[in-house]
Amino acid sequence: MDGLTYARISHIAEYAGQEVTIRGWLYNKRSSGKLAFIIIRDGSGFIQGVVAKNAVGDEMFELCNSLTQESSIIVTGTVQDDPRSPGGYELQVSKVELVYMAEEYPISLKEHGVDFLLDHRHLWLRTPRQVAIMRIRSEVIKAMRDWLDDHDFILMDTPILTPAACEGTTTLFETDYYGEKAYLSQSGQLYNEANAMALGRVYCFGPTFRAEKSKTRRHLMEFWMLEPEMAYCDQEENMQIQEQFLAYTVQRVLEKRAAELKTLERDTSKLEKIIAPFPRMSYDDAIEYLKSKGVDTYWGNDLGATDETLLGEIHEKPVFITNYPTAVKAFYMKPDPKRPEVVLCSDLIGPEGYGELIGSSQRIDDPQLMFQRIKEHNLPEDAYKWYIDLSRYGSVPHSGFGIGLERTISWICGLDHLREAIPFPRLLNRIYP
RNA sequence: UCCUCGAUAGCUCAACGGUAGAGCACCCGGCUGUUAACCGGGUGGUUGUUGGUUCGAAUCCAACUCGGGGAGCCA
Repeated sequence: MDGLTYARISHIAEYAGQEVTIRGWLYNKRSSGKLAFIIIRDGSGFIQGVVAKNAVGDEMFELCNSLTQESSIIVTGTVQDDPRSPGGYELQVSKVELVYMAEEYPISLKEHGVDFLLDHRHLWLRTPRQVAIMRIRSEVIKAMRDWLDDHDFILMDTPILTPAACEGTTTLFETDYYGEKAYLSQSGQLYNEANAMALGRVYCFGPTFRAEKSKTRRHLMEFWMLEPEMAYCDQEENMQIQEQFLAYTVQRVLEKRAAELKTLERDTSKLEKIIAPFPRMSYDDAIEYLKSKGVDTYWGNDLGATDETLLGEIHEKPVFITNYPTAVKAFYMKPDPKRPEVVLCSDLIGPEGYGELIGSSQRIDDPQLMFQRIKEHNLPEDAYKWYIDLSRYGSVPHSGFGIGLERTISWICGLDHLREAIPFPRLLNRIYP
């Protein structure tokens, strides 16, 4: 290719002193009469190109001055280390080739409002902050999957189109399935239990859908959830797996995405403390603690968002809140044999006000009780026949958990809203772009 | 569904009953080390919609539309 060496900006240090060609876009430019600074981005990073008029000639210098924000350009130059440059390197430009002159770009480099940015999410994604978040998102997913794959879990995805609700029909997106009603999955868990009985340790990872009218920084209508499920596993082992798994994920991001965390100005000292084991607190103690803090609550009341924030502030690590009242939890959770009014479950509450990151429980393994619970919850028996079968044919103690990807990313990145943690957030009454 | 805040130039905001303005973006000019560069000039508005109060409404009132934050519920 014309003897040119194409370089990715993320690997620019490997080309110090050499002439390379970068293919990207103009992020920003500054210029004086005879010297222009063009900041080039190529998706992998940002680098400043220095264009001297007497080095490139009048015509090319004029081109640089006329470039609009986000114009696509191919830039050739010599890589030089320079302490004045944020990335440590800059490019002494010898040639700039215009691929396409961009129209006036809507997103200037000044501040913008949320509504405007969300309407331009397709362009907002190009900015350094969003790029950093997306790179961390990718690393979080890879770290989570690596940990599970290294611990004998098998990826076994569950359907998105489902005939009935996992936990009730009030918050489901309904769609038409050849004349029958179908629903977008709100959890892969029940199918995951079938998978676990087949493969032992499994996980599913995919989008889930909740048609809740929730309009808060902690909610998306479409979010990604990773749900491991383990046969022959009780709730104690379940929690140990969660803390190992999550601590590994956080430490992996600290190790591999330090530059991105710096871009986000994340206080990484808080993340460095996220190592197993995590503190635990029973629901009973949580209620007493909340009362002592002046919260108007009582035993049997579910924990609300402000309750979770208070509980999450006690420790610097995520905290397990264990053994909630049976009445406030899902039908499939196994009651504590010594104390049936509570279930063998835990919610993992993140620190710094990030709320519930993980919901988990040991599942009912007794077919009689399962049948009874389904009737109590007025769930359609026909639709759940296959699920009841799981406890009829070789039932075993089994447990699992679901972790919200965007909430985890939000916490690791220190975001103040989930909408930045996913490329195209689906929010209440907002499905564009 | 409820509570609460908001809507003025392409963007971020000011003007709070009396001539709609600034910064940025954009256009023109200047500048050889800029870091959201800077300096000078210029273009740019039916103040979300409808109605009301008033001599006069961006400003006060009502309804509606759209959006932000939160509650409930959840990950």
